[in-house]
Amino acid sequence: MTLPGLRERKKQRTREALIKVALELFTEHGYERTTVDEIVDTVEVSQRTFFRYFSSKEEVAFAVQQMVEERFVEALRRRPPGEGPFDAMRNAVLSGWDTIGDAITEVVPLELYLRTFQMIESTPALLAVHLRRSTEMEETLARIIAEREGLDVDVDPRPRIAVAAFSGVMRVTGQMWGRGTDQSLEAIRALTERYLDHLAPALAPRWRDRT
Amino acid sequence: MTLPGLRERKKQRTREALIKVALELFTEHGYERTTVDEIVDTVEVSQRTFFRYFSSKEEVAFAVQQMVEERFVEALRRRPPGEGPFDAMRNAVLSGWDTIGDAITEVVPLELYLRTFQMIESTPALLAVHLRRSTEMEETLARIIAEREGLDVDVDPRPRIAVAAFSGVMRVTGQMWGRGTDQSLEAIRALTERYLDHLAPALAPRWRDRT
DNA sequence: TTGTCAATTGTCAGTGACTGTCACTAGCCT
DNA sequence: AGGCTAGTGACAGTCACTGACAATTGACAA
Repeated sequence: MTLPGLRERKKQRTREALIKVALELFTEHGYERTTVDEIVDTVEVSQRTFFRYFSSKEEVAFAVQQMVEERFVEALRRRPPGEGPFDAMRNAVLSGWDTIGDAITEVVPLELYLRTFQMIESTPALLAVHLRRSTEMEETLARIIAEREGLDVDVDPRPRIAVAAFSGVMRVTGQMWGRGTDQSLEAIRALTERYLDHLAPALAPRWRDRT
Repeated sequence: MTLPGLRERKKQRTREALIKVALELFTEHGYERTTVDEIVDTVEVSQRTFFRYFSSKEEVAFAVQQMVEERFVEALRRRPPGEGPFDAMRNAVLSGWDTIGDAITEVVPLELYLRTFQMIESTPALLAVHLRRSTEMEETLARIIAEREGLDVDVDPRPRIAVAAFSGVMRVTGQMWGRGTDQSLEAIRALTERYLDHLAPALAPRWRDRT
């Protein structure tokens, strides 16, 4: 296992430069008003090269997000088998928020990532892609849960249902965080905890009995 | 209240022709492989006219879906106030499936609609838009629920959370229906009922105790 | 019935995302 | 050093979509 050659390092630098410049332009001028040409002119590569690294203009907007998601999946895989499905997902998310900051900073400033996330939530075209990506992750999560519980995901619908409900709440969390004023990592962590606690009571037949 | 003039009727016919031809071409050759030019050539209008009726190629794919959703929202509004939030949504959906068939048939054959739905689920670009549209509807639903319960949707997160969980399950239902073999209205109704029944138990701390 | 107005449509020219092709450059490896 | 090949750039083309303006055609009053 030698360190990667010059060629490989060059590729990595080009890729990171494209991501960084793209996110800066997107968050500064807006996604739709930024053209791919502007990005590649700044980085000084051809448009063709951009599309060799990213299959679409949308994809580059999710490059960092992608990393965060992979981390969450790993965290879920590592939860002790004793935990029930819902607790495992909940704890995976909550423990994830604690360490995610450092991992992001290695690629782009944390603040740029947070602004990117808000941009995604507020740009219809990106929001759509974000949601589709989420459902793809749900499939992964459902399979992990099914495996933990020793179930067949194609027979027992409960893993998918639990994951769908869980993800729905997580999505609302992200939405509310984006709309709020406190745009910090701590804020999103607190919201996550609070909203997940509300889920079970929200399904009760009547709400008026207790708050 | 006079009947609409010739001009209005012509517009309606053009619109319906565009929808019908588009859905037929989409389901037959695939969404991506169908160009807007093919659609407008068949209907014999200019491309510019197409984009005056539909803001994008995607939008025409959701024209019928749009109608179905409006119906569901109306059904929810009509649920008796005595029902709890979850029961109201559940019953609105289930009662909706019973009458939706006729409403669809007035625009396109039911079978074409069902095939369109599957095409949406299996075409990434359309699935993304579908999911975004769903979240827009969730906002509407949350407001209705909040109103029914006398809550402020901006203060109490429970309406959004309940709707998010409910919608998550509905989405999985649609997905599973699309993948299955029984592509009938009855099948989707049965799945809906079955999956919603699974939601509350799926959130229980442990699953092994009971099925 | 006819002429005028306004709504609707078509034509045309352009932009921007994305793709296939092919020549060229530059690490890599012997 | 020199051949091999991964990666890049240049170029031409497709397709979704938009603005501007001209042409057409219902609607409606004189």
